[in-house]
Amino acid sequence: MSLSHALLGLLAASPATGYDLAREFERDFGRYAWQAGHASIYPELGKLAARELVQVVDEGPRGSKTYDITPAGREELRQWLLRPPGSGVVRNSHVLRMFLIPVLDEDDQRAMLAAIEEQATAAAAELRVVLSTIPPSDGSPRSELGRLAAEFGLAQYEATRAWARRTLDGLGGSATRTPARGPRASVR
Amino acid sequence: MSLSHALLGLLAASPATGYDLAREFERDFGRYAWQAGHASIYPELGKLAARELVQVVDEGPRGSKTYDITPAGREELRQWLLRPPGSGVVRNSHVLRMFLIPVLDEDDQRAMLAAIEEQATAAAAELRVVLSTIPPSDGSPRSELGRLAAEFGLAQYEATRAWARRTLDGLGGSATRTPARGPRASVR
DNA sequence: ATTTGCATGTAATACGTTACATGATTCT
DNA sequence: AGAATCATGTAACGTATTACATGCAAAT
Repeated sequence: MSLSHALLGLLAASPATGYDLAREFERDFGRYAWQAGHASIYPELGKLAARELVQVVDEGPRGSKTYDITPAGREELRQWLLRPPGSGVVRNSHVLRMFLIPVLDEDDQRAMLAAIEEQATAAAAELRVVLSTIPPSDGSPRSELGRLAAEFGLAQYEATRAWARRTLDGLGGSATRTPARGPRASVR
Repeated sequence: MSLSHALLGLLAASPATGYDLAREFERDFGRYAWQAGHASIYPELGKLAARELVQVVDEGPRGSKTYDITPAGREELRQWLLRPPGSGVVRNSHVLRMFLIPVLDEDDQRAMLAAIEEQATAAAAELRVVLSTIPPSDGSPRSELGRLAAEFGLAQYEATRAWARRTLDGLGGSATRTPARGPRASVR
């Protein structure tokens, strides 16, 4: 279960409230790596605190609790990160959609690939803007986290964009050219 | 919930038993797109059959049931694929690990990035072999599914490899050079 | 004064994983 | 004969999502 490690990782970068963490999961972090809603975060923080991997270091205005990682938590996180990956959880509905493109007829395939290319291009452009606002290396692990995430995301979007383009080109130029395969119905 | 769509997609490519589908989820499909075990697949096939999106088209030797997608299922799948993505489930423990690299000290970062580069290189090489065994376009949607998956995976691994290399270079060449940041302990 | 954002929590339901359980067929 | 693989299923447990529920603080 990786939610606990995602939380430990974010807290290792800097202390935060459950609310702060929930917002991180809505940004780049949740967009590429791990999603979670506040309804799983709060109970999980409680469990991590019970295991003494995190602790409450401050209580603020609206009953807010700021958590920080403990040395034990940092060690647990380090072990998990350095442990050779092997099997991990992978569940990505966007990628799933891409993989299923061949079951559509050619017009639909073209439409989907064009949409993917467009989105990947837009997302990459957006990330370039994000990256330009982060100082190249200000040393804080929290900004490093964001920068690494953005750089990785950019690389993935670029790769996706190029793949969509290539696949689209492989289908032939227009909706009327290059049937290349019999009509869908005849395939099965 | 995307498991149902993953099943519809695989069945749209060709009819299969629950067992067959479970094996697909252990291969490339589960490696990049969506994981599922047989214990979720069998009940889900039952539900899809009840909604008449799939149907049993053959019963074989060991009480095996071969499922196929129905026209209604195909339409549901098409709608899901063409619907503009917006929000989707993303949960990838490998990517999570990459995002958390900055919380490690520099030696650990280097070790992790080197391991990622190595694995991405090995995985890309493996996929190139897989791709060379698939005929460029034999027309069957099932083999197209596999080819697209492999091509996408290859693009992602290449991007990951390059990103790991760049990030590693950005840290400085060796374990003894370019501290660039104060010791971990002083950061917080 | 009202709206927006901060901030936390629980309950019901749905979904997924692991373990348990069974048995037929094929290969060696 | 025995092992490996095919093939399906359920039960218990753990995890996640959605909806419900509350209230303070800051901004307009």
